[in-house]
Amino acid sequence: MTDRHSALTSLPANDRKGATSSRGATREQVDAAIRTGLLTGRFIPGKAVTIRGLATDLGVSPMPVREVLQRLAAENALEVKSNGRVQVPDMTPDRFDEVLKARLLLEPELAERSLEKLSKRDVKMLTAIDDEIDQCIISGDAEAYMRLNHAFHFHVYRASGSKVLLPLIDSLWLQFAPFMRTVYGRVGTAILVDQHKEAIRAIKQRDRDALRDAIMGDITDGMGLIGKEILETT
Amino acid sequence: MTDRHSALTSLPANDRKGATSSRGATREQVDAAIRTGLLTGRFIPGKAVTIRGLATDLGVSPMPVREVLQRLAAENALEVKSNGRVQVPDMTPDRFDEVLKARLLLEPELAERSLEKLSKRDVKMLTAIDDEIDQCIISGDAEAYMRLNHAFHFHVYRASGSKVLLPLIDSLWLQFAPFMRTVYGRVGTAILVDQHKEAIRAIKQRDRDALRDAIMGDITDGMGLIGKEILETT
DNA sequence: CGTGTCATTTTGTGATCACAAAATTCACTT
DNA sequence: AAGTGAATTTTGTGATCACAAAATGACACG
Repeated sequence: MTDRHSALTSLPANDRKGATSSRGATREQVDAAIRTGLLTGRFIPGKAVTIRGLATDLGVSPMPVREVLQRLAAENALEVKSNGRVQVPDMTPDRFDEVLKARLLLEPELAERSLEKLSKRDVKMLTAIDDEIDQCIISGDAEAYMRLNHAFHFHVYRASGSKVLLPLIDSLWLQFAPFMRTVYGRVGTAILVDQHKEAIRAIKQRDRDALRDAIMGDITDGMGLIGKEILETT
Repeated sequence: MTDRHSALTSLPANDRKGATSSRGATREQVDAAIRTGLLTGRFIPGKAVTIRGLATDLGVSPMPVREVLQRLAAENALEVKSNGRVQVPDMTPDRFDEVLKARLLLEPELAERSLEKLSKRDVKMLTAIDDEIDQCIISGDAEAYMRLNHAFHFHVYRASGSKVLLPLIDSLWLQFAPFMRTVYGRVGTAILVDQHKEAIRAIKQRDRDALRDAIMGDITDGMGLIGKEILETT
């Protein structure tokens, strides 16, 4: 068996001709692979992550993995323990509370900044994503749900062209995503509710306050209700 | 001549016995060295930073420097260009605006969270730091001013025990510090004003709103007034 | 004197190695 | 059979190497 411990599809294999072989291409691919792995919940909190393991999983040398792990550790998406071991951080009530607070402070602000930049084409795109999300909730596909929910929010946020707030929010998502995945694993996706439709309407009407409210509502719907009690009953 | 391009004191030389030789000790030292270098403005925005250069400056192999540079790039303290070259990002009006906004959102919040944890001993420490700051303003020592101003704010923030908001704020400081250094280089430190004394008073009186106001005032005093016009007149 | 071209040097990247610390396995004792 | 010790494997770290891309400098030509 060549498969190691867990889930990460091998890299595009660097197969035939070129692809985009520029400076640091391998590192970028490794970064993207691990990052989406974290955002879709394919890494379990508390579980150790080894450099050589990921390297062989992805079919590359340990070198780019080392650098990517450092990057993700700097974003608090991973935790380097004193022994040098790297793992997905465990969620604690305090951490959860802070992430929730930070999201509520930053995301509405960035959404508002995106508002003027969002075109009709973006609205169409967001509607399409939201439709897919609804299907995922019905079908119970947690991983696809997480991927699409991320796509929805960041399609809005990216429109702002932000170089400061966006990376901060990026860091936050990387921190809570693995935990949320375990939540969905327990309670299922049926209970999920969001305010994406309210957000889309607010964007259409160019209503800043309505957009802020929708984003804040969406965050509290997604995190505020569920997470707390899970953490407390563990 | 062994000295390379610029300012970074060689590492404690790994001199006599041990110090704290644990896992990743070298990397931590390199990280601390570059980080404080950025926070005190010893790196000039736009100036390229080379791995081998820093490595020889610090007397270590390129290896730990590579990892640290990736970490700092992940925090947006450094910028990796498409050629792979690493440099201190240039400040732009947009970036400046975003950093200011983010600081105003996050720092008062974390200060408030720190309030209950701050003891009389902390107040004494903060007062001592603020006294030193006043001297720096008079003597015009910009580098010491930046170091102490950072020490003041983060002594407050660290008391909160935050694991989420604190790293975000850390990232923000790393982003604007190198630029502010160039500002002080132009206009001097005489014009500097802060609201540290108001903050200390608020801490003493356990006044949450007053502390928020002091922190916000301090931020706008330090950044809001100066930075904008500098950027626009360039 | 400016400009484009070519050779040289520098730089980042990925890979591999050697080593020590840590974790794991396993045999042995009680 | 359970606990304990040593032996073995795994892992992170720092260093070095080879290579290609990029930057730098020299130099010839207009």
